[in-house]
Amino acid sequence: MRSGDGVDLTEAEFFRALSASQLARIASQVIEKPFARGRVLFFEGQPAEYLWAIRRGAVRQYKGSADGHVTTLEVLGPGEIFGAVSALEEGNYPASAEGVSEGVAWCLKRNAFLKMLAEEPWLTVEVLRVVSHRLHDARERVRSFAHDPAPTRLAQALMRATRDGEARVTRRDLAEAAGTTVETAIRVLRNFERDQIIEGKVGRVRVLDEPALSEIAGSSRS
Amino acid sequence: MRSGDGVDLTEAEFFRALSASQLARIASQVIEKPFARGRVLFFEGQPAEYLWAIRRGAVRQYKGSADGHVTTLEVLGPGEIFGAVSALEEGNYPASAEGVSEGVAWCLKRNAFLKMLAEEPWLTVEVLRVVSHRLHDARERVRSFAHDPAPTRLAQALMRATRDGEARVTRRDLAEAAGTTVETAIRVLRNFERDQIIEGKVGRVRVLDEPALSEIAGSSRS
DNA sequence: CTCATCATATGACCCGGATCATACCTGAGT
DNA sequence: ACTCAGGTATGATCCGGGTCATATGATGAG
Repeated sequence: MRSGDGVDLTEAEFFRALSASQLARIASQVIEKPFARGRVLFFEGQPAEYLWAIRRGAVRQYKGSADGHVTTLEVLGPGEIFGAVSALEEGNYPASAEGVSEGVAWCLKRNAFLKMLAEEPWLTVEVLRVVSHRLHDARERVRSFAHDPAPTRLAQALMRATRDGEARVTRRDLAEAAGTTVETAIRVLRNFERDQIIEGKVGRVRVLDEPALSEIAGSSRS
Repeated sequence: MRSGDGVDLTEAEFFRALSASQLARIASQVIEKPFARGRVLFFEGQPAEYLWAIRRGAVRQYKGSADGHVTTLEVLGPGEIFGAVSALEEGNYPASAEGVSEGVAWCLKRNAFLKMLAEEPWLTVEVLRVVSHRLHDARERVRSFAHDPAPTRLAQALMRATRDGEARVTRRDLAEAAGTTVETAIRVLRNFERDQIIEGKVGRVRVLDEPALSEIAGSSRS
């Protein structure tokens, strides 16, 4: 909506570690791709062509299952990079990516990215930092998905999606992030609403009682 | 059992990327810690003191939940490193580690590890490679835990644990790796046994029909 | 050899949540 | 204004699998 919403390339993960001269050199090779809500940036299994970074808006990475279920792995916002690992290694995206809102992404050709890393190996530390953090998150989610009940996982997903007390997500978005169904997401959110914890609207959720939500997200409930 | 079971330091992740001179220099700082089955190497939340590598045997990383459930995140074998991310970053282990079998681990002090990385930044690529692979696995497990039924997850856990047609694991081990309960693991494995897919013993499982098991592990079952 | 401990095994029960069906609401496009 | 797709809502039903109880077989320590 408001246009000053995004970040500068110098603030983005990886790029912010570049010196001014390096950045100047690489900036010309970075192209911008606007995307709409729901627009797929790449599909799982496609050869990794770019390193991506988000200038404005949000992108989710997700995986589909054989039975038609979709699971959101992570939702990324301005300044966050993705596709780095695949660009670095095997050459195939391990998950699909699509716009959660409209926005703009930066793309850096795989080769340019690799060349930069070869020239300045310590830049790898920056990438490693990002990947490490994602690994930490993914593991925590494995633990949560292993035993936590749906309300707990939905509370977590809701909290992750909340900015300034409000989350711009549909019940389906939350269901796919929490590994459950739309119907369950709706029912659970209605209960939260009954308990004055949230206020539900179409396409968004307002958090009224953040501590209570946090309590539910923190597992171990009766 | 047989003593030639382990690997050499030059074959271990990270260390194998070192030059002969670097290895010689660091080898004196690497200490060996034998461990028994079930012996905890470190607990979640403790300050990360070492970079670990496995010389012989197997180690699992796991997380506990408030409700007492334990979830195995990954099982590592000879040559594989762990604790690297925590040694590199925050300074706290994000998960606990314990011996799955008896064995021997190498430990390199955090500072020595960081010093080596600072001297030879491209070594970070080696670490990044490892972490990337773990991230890929963790995400796939998030997807699986989100929707796959218990038999599918148990088949996956069983296949991961199998070496040469046999897995040296208890039903509890499999349950914790698959995010289910011991009772369910037992029942499901009994069904596999009824279907001539496996042969169950105490503390180990022999795989008779690997294709059938693979089929079940591949999600989408009726 | 004996005992304590853990692994395996099985039945009974129940509940969370998936599935299926249906309906209303809301916003965007023609 | 009308239509239509997607979001929200709710009930009915069913079942996978968690929980509890109990029993026996294997194993290692003393």
